[in-house]
Amino acid sequence: MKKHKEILSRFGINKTQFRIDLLSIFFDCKSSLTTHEIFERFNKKINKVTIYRALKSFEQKGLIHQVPDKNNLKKYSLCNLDSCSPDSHNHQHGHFICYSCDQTFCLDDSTIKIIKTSSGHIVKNYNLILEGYCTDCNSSQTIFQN
Amino acid sequence: MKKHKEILSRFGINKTQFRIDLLSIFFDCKSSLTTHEIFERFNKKINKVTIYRALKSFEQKGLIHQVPDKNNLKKYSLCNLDSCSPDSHNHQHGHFICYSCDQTFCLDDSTIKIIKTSSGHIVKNYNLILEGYCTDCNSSQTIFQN
DNA sequence: TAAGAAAACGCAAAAGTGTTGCGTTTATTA
DNA sequence: TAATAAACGCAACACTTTTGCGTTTTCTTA
Repeated sequence: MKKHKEILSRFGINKTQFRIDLLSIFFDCKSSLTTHEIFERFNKKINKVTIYRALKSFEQKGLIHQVPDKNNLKKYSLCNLDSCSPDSHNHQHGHFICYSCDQTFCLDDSTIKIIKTSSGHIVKNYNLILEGYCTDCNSSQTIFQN
Repeated sequence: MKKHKEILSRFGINKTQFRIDLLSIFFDCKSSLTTHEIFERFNKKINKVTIYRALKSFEQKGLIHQVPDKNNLKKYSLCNLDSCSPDSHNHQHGHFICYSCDQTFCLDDSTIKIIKTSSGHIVKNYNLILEGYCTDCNSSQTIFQN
């Protein structure tokens, strides 16, 4: 896809077939992926080392970022490509992980508001993981208030 | 210490010397611990497998819980012993990871307020990871507002 | 408090995740 | 299109975590 090639160029990454496909997978999934999941999506036809190196490269160039995972695996999400670059990552969104179907959903900025931390720490970045039951697995609405 | 033995009993864990000492370490620790850090605190005199099994047991019984770590290692913190049990963990608080010293701090409920999710998902637990510079590494105050 | 049952332990081995070195292939550039 | 740089595959390695098994310790209860 032409769009993906342009993005790779813009972020200074060589346009190999694998990296075009990898970016495409991130666009399709719109959430986070483990190296294992990526390996599976390529039907194990690609070397794992290649995946690890591509992910490291994508991350350094500001295309994807790591997301903490429940099982402590390396997991990556597509960045907001307008606000991330090799110089700085800026992520202001959360993820929702379903207990039942294990899917990960992206939550856009407006769903979450973090009012303040009074801890005295200097916050440079944040990452929010919500866990529970997704809309499909439990079709009711909730307002979560702390 | 008598208090620690009582807690182990209450959570249905056998009171071996190692597990008493391990619980004691968690009480002493301000933030969270990796298996490696625990191994070090026992001067490498205890088998690593024993540590892994004790942590798994403590977690299942509701005594400790996993916290996210920058380097994707398993890291554990003491639970709020009044709200966690073998049946359910209730962690609605954030973690702060320091860029400088790599420590993970638990932020209690009052420091963070999540106003709402309008996503339609049912939120059972949440995990908020804040990244930046901790009080010790950069001794100034901050209010973080989104 | 002694005996049987259950849990915890140590050791060795293995599984899983991620990294490094190196020679080859592919893409970029000029 | 030739030289340079980046990406790739393979093999080996490092590290964290898990599993199997026989032994030791703790718990239960009679």
